Amino acid sequence: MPTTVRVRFAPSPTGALHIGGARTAIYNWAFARAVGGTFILRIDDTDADRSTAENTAQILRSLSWLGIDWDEGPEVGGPYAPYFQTGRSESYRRALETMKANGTAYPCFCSSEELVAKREAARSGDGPTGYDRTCRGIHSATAAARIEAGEPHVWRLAVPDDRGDIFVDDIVRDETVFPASAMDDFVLVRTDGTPTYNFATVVDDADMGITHVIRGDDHLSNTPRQILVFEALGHATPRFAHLSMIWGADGKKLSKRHGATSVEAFRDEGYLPEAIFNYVALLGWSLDGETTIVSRETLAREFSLDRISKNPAIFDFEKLDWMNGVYIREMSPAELAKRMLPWLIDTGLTTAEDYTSRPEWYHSLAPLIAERAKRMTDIAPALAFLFADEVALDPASAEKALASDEARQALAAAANALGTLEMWDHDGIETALRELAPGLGVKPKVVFQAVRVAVTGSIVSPPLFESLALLDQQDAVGRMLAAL
RNA sequence: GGCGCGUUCGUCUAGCGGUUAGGACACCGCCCUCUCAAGGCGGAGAUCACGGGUUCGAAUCCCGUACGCGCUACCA
Repeated sequence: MPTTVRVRFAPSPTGALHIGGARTAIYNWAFARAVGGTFILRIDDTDADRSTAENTAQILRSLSWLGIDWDEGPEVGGPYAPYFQTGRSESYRRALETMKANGTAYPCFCSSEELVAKREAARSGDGPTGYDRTCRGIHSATAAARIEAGEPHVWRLAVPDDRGDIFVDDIVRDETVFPASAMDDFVLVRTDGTPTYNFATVVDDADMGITHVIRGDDHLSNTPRQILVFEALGHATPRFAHLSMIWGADGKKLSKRHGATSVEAFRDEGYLPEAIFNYVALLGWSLDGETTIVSRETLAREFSLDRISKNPAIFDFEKLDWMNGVYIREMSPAELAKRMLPWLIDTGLTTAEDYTSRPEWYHSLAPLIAERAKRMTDIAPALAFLFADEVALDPASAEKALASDEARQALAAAANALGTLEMWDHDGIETALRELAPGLGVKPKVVFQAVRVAVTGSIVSPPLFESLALLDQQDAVGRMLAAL
């Protein structure tokens, strides 16, 4: 590649980072990493009313949580600082001067009411509905006088009369053509002097030397307008890659009704950043059509824009759950123990001090839960019995495994055998319990299930012998006697 | 209304003129097994939105139609 790649993710801080934005960020990041380019984070906060510092902070937090780092942007700085549009007004002012000077921008004095009325009228007919260019005919001296007199005005782009159809070089959709007739003289600078999105984003992309614009599909129709601005500024047009949307199961916009939408909400629901990263990356991109587990490192190495799919995707929470489980199982016991700790603490099962005092015990918890947890939120409930002094028996479980006479005899025998057991470990416990069955005339399973319910409270639990071994012997036997 | 984009198993996708249309999740069955899982094996599931072309041959190329979505703002 002749010039080095520079891409940017430019969220507007009008809300949290949601899953679609996360994917856009991931693709920009991965593309930059894969081709040795530069990834820039820019905050597009031209909408002063809806942008907040808290949203900005949350977006940065979410990106970091996902493992996305940026080469230029907030907190890290860079040669084109500031990376907030509200701090770049001088740049927009200069760009407007350039356009005034070369005749590609002109003042418009039409009121909003007039414009709305015209638009309504135009839309009832057929044909384009763009601005009718009323003010384009005003002589420059007259316009200057009106501005001097303090008349409110906006600045509009003057679409060149001789500009033919506009071709958008889109890597995802191939070349798409927008008829010149559909281009209207849109607003560049508002009455209050602030730039509109279509102006500010182009000025910044030009200033920052952006070579590839990778963003949501909703901007595709804005692209020809932006190309006109690049041209008016005398700047080369970047290449584009427009990503299709991510929808909820009903084909509608992903909303809270479907479950989590913001990255932080997914985190709170027990999803791992590597799982979210992997799942979202594969919603619209594929390595080879076969591989489903793709690490950050792999994506940063293998990502390519030409394998982005064109069609919109429906977010499948079940597949995400599966993938999250894959990542949970992949962790080493020590790693899982460390990462499940906050969840154990939050649910009041333990404290950081207890973990520090006996890390090995916590490490040995990991294998018990790893292959039966889909989300981090599944862990605390499943392990709670290991932390309590006594457990409440689930009635349905007790009915199944403790109600019969043979079950009660089995439990009594088990309590007796385990109470005097000398080797309180997995093998010792298993042997002791298995040996009871023949004498009682029942299957080993009857013994196991009775003990399981008495000790864990439920007929469904982590593996019995490991669980017992992790409990204090007298505590375990006490629970069995209590259940009789 | 105008302009643009999209359409392969329920879902995510592979496919880029000749394949029994492949994989993954979910689903079903069997195996393993101290419960639940995890894992292994197997199964069912796609007339490639529809209709016309082009071609010896089309999911793949072209043109329509339908449906969905986006833009059409002094939102981004």
